Amino acid sequence: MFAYGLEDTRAMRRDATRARILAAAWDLARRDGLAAITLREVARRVGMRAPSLYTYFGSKNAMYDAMYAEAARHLAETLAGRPQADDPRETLRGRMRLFTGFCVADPVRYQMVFERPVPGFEPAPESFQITAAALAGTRADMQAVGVTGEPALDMFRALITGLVSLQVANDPGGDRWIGLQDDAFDMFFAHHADGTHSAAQPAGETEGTAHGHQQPPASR
Amino acid sequence: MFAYGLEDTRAMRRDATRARILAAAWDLARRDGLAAITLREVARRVGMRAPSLYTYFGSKNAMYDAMYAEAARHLAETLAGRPQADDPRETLRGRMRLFTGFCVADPVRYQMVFERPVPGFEPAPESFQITAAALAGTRADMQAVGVTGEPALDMFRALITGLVSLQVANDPGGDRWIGLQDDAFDMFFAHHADGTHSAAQPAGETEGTAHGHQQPPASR
DNA sequence: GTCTATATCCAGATAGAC
DNA sequence: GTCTATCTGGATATAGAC
Repeated sequence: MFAYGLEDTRAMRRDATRARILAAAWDLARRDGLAAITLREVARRVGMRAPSLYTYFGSKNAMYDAMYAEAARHLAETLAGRPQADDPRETLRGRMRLFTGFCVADPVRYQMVFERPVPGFEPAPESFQITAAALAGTRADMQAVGVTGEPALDMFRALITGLVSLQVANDPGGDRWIGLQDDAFDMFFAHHADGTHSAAQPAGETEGTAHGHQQPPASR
Repeated sequence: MFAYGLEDTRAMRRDATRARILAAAWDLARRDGLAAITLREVARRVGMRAPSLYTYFGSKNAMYDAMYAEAARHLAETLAGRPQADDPRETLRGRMRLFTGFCVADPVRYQMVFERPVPGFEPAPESFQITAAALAGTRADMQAVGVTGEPALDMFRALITGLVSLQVANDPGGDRWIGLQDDAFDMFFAHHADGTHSAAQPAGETEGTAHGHQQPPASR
């Protein structure tokens, strides 16, 4: 790309090592949980000692941040692959499937993006933005279907969240809850069709209680 | 109760101190999270030093166990207060309200009962049984309404779980999601009325995938 | 029962040789 | 860039004086 080929190679090697370290960290997190990661063990898995990691990450939290950014990027890429169907409702259904697929494919990654699994660690705002932007599309898709109002969106989010969290917690690797997603989707739209229902509650009012929280949560 | 009044008094004092310690632990957990509790800080809050706690609890995990048992007992007492309405559907609605009320009233207590918030700690089976028994009633209530089949129950659980978890995570102290519970309830029964829907999926088959997990989860 | 003192362990992070 | 050695700090848990 640039004139300095050698430095390019060095940067690439450095990035490759960073990626190896992150991969080891994810492996360890999948085994012991995100909070249980130790730098010593991560280092051991890439054939280093702990202090060497500080060449690649300024602190343990910086490593968590890189992991978060990686997971958020995965989510964005996943949702970008959404199939644009003719029927807007099927488009939304496709988004739902991609989302639930992302969540159950790697519960630890899901946890990293949507929960606060590491006490004392909060993702940097930049990485956080990736998630928010990737998920803003859901609102647009729902409006395209004719379902408006924050309560309806909140209900939809609750339904999907419940299916995913019970799936991951109680039947990891199975499909006990995730297999209900299409049924849940139909149930939701039978109730919210044509905006007949969402008009019952004025959106503005409940929206007022929705903001101004103590901390930016991992919204979906 | 017994003839030994003095020993009774001693036992009562001991229980009172245990209760003081647990109360301090809950306070601390509400501030810093369950996993972040340290014996030093708990002891400090009851005017002791850390080693003195070992007089009352054999280990830190024993203290967690006592906290879990306390929370499970609270849940059982809460659900026992369920109002028995004439309409079985309203009975179930009452149970739902009591359950969600329990969850949002004290998110940390909710977390203790339904998640695994402390790495390395699992509640003793005896305490675990309290929770399971208290929640078995939901299935009975649903059958009384005429909704049968595990998928329908799973769907109901997902709906309630989603509302509660988004409420606790994104709007603690508010009612953004919990205020939708009656609407969710109606939506669910519009879709599952008269068993017309639950018959579509044979209950036995999906039930087969529901058991035999790697660890007893905190089912709801 | 409560204390001080301490054993034991393990974490994240830094200094400086090579 | 990687290492050894170490600092600093905190945790659970135990021993034994009072």
